[in-house]
Amino acid sequence: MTTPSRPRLTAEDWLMAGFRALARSGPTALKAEALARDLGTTKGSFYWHFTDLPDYLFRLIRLWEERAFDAVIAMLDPAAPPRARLEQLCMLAVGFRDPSYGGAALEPALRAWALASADVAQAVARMDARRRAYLVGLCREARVENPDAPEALYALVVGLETLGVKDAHKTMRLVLAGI
Amino acid sequence: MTTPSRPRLTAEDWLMAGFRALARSGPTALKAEALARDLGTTKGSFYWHFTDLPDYLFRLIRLWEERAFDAVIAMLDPAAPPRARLEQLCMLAVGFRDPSYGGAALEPALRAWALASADVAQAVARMDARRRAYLVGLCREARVENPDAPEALYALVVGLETLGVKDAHKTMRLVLAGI
DNA sequence: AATTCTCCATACTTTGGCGTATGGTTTAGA
DNA sequence: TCTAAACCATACGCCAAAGTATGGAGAATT
Repeated sequence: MTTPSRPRLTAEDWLMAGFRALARSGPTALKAEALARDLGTTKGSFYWHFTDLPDYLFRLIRLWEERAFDAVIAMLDPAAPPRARLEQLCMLAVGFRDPSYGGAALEPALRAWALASADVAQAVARMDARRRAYLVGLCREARVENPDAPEALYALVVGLETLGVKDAHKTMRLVLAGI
Repeated sequence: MTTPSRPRLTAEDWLMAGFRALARSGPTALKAEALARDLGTTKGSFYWHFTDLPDYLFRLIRLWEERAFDAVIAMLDPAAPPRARLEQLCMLAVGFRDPSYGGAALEPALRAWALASADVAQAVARMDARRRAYLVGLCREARVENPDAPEALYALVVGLETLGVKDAHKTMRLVLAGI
């Protein structure tokens, strides 16, 4: 399923499988044996790479926290004017989905997970704060005067991905035109 | 904790406790013994009112599906002009939270639960369809021309409640002004 | 007052998934 | 080739929570 000829796995393979499972079936799918079935192996490998399940989950959150922000920001054109960069960011946020991370359903699943785990809740809160701060700065640069605009844009993105809207670009454009 | 002198419980008491637990701790909190502790009783009562856990969960979803739509619509002023009714609905949607149902966190928890249960996913999808249909009709009546406006409003509401934004009215107003 | 029905408590069995122990197999290096 | 390390498979003990069986306490009916 993963690599036909070489079933040797690394810790990152397990973590990526975790993201996929999370996106597909929610946090209840983050179990050692279920993930092992997905990867075509057994628990033995899991407990080799990770001391226990909390360790695995912790590293899963940390990996998301390290990458989910920069991965999108890095795709922005730094030469573009602020307003263009703002619109570009919004479009990316509702469109960009690295399938290896589980696609569009990952973040809703993460927020779902946050309901049951304080650690995850804090990680999500940190990520929200980072993104909001960046959005506020970008809106200021782009001379978007209304102080509620960043919150509106962010909430819209979160809502669109929570609902799993297919062509969210059009919806995004409508709101962008209004602020 | 619930009723000091008369600890006799009804099925609805159990269901309401389920909504509260769902909103507070997510779908993983929907366990017979945990709910029993919340209500100051034991599993014996649970398995008297419900045949098993799937039965309980099914009735929980059904109760939500029966009430979550009408409860909001009933608060609208039927005499108000369409545009006013539209704005009223949006404000209600981000503000109205019946605490007996678990407050603002219930719907995010339900969507979280939908990731793990096909039944819940279908119920949420039906609810989304109903609401969207109503929104589309209301937008048409209110002469809101842009066909993406209903989707934008709905996604914004979902995003605001997913993020748990405190004073979402201001954000809502900003977007309403732009469409 | 006696009986029946409704509702709850307790003890038990069962199951799923975690974590451990231990041995086997592959790979890298000397 | 031999050895050691890295990696995985299997079998087991353990615990939390589901579901069951059975009895008991109150309320309602006669």
